[in-house]
Amino acid sequence: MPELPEVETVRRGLAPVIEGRTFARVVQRRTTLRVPMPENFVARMTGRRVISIGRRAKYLLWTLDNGEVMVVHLGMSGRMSILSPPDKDGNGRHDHVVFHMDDGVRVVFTDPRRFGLITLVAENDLEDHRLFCHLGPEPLGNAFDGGVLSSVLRGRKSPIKTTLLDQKVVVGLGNIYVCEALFRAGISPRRSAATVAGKRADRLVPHIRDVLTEAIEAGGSSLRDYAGADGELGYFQNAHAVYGREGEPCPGCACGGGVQRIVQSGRSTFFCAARQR
DNA sequence: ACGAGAACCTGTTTGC
DNA sequence: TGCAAACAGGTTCTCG
Repeated sequence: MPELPEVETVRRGLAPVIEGRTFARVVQRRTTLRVPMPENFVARMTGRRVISIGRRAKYLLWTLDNGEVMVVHLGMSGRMSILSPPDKDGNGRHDHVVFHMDDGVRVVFTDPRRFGLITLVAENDLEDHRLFCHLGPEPLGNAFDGGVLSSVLRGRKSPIKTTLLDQKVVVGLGNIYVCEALFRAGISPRRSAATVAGKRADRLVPHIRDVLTEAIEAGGSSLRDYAGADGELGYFQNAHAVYGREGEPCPGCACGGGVQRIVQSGRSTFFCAARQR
């Protein structure tokens, strides 16, 4: 479910409410998500204060006052939501962890498919941790530009669509925003990655930045179960030019063929064959 | 070393 | 109506 804009939206919803608060009680209902939960998770969390909530790639990073970081990934169907008093109880079938803060605020981690994960990592070991050591640059950071992208794309024979989904190339993009960025850049998802290196990469980078930035401003894309931490739905799905729009006319293009859906590496790709070359 | 495909899960939609 | 297949925002492992 969540790509960078959705995770960032969750982070922005959580941070002002949670930063500075202490875990008064933690209720853990599952020992395993995508990977096993940390040993003694409840004991290690209880009494800790949250210094800050950050993000790297699609991971939420809760920095704690003991030098550890709670790492959260939402997988395909995960949510982290703040329950306000009259709200639901956090006892749903897929509510795996409930965090009770010292001011009465409750945060629930819900994930029907359990592709998400929660783990604890020492802050100093974060960069070298197996989850992080292979990650590419942040697409909205200074370390990402056409030259950097080109250097990774050169020598890659696979289609640009699947290459951009590889978090070693650049982080944060998922199926929606790859399709949207390639559409905006007029680049065919089937084109081999190596042929995008150079001028096409220079053209693509600003579109990646723009589509992610616009999506964050819109609170992300709410298709099925995604919502921000406050339960608000994003509305960027209304701005999707191609994703999920098979058969619809391609916006701003009189090609007549409309948006096509193909499958690449087992996942749907949406694009306009006339505009994207 | 690289890339395609499978696997991990549950829920919802689609098609016969 | 009913059941089976297809599909879903991600990551990681295996195999060729």
